Amino acid sequence: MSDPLDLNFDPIERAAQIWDERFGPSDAMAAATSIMRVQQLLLSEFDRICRPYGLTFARYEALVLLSFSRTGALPMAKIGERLMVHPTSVTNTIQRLETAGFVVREPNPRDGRGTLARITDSGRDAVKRVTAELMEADFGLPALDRDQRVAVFELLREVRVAARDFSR
Amino acid sequence: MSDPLDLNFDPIERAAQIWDERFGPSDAMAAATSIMRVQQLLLSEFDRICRPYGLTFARYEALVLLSFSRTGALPMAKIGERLMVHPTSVTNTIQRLETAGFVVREPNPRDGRGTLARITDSGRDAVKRVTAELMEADFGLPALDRDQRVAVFELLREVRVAARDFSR
DNA sequence: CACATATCAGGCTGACTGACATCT
DNA sequence: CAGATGTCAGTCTGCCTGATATGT
Repeated sequence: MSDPLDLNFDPIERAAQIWDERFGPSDAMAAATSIMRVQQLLLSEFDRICRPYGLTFARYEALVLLSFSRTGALPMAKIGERLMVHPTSVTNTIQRLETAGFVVREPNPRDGRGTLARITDSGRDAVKRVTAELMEADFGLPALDRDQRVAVFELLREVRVAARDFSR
Repeated sequence: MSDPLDLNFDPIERAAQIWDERFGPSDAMAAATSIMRVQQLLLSEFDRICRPYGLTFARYEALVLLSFSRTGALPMAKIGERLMVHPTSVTNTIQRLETAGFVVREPNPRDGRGTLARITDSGRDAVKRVTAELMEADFGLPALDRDQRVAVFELLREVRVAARDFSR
C-alpha cells in the first residue's frame, strides 16, 4: 500500500481514518467501529469454543439461562424476554437444543397455552464444559487486566442505561 | 417476577448476576457481555438509520469503502479483505447494491479474472445522506462524552491488537 | 503447472412478519 | 370477548463450503 498515512492495516480503522481526512475526526465513529469489531472477534472466539460441543453461542446462552433457573425449566416467552430475542427465534433455538438432546419440551402445568423448555443432564454437562472453557479463555479478553475490564463495563453501562437496557 | 434476587431487569446482566452467585464474579464475563449487548444496540440503531435508504449497515460499509477509494472502484477481493468478509458475501452484497443502483460491476482492466465494483452517483448520494444521519446520531453513542469515547476506543484497541486486528 | 479470482449452488443461522390454534 | 402463548410457513440476511469457469 503506497498511502503514507496507512500505518495501520485494519480495514475498519482504515476507513475511519480516510473518513477523518474528509470529515474531521469522529471519536464517536472510532468508538462505535471498535465496539462492532471487538464483538465480532469475541463472537468468533465464543463460537469456536462452543462448536466442539454442538452448540452456537446463542444456544449456549439459552442453555445457561435454563441451567440457572431454579427448576431447570422456563416458559418459551420468558426465555425470549430474558435473552431479548424474538419468540420465533426461541422456538427455533429450543428446537435445535432439543434435537441435540440438551433440552426437552413439556407442557406448562400452570398455563395450558404454554410450553416449558427443560434442561437435561446432558445439557447441564455441556454448559459446564463450555463455561469452563470460556473462563479459561477469559471470555475473549485476556488482553485486558481486571481494572480495564471493569472500565469497559462501566463505560458501556452508560450506553446501556441510556438505551434503557438496564433498569438502573 | 417473584424472584427476590431479580433487582436488575437486564437479562444478560441478570444471567451474569446469577452466574456470579455460583462461580464468583467475573469481570471478564461482565465486560464481554456488555460488549456483545452494546454492539446489538448499535447495530439496530445503524440498521434503523440505513433502512429508509434501502441499505443495511453491512451494505453501507461496503459503499463507504468504495466512496473513499481514489477511483470509486475496487476489485471484489479487495473489498472482502478490507471489510473482512468472505468472498461469497462480497458477491452477495455487491449484487444487492447493484440491484439498488448504488454500484455497477465492470471487468477489471488490469486483471482479466477480476471484477470491479464501482460506486454510482446514486450510491454516493446515499452514503452522504446516511453518513449525515449517523453523525447526527453520534454513531449511537450520545450517552458518552468525548473523553469516554476515546477511553472506549483505547481499551478496545488493546483487545484488537492482541487479536492481530491492528498491526500495531 | 499451481495459483488467484469470482461466481454459483446449496446449507446454516438468527431475525422477522403474518397467520393460526389454543388457552386464560 | 380481548389478550397471551407458541408454532408454522415463508422471507431475508450474512456467513460458510465446495465446485466450477476463467485467467495469471
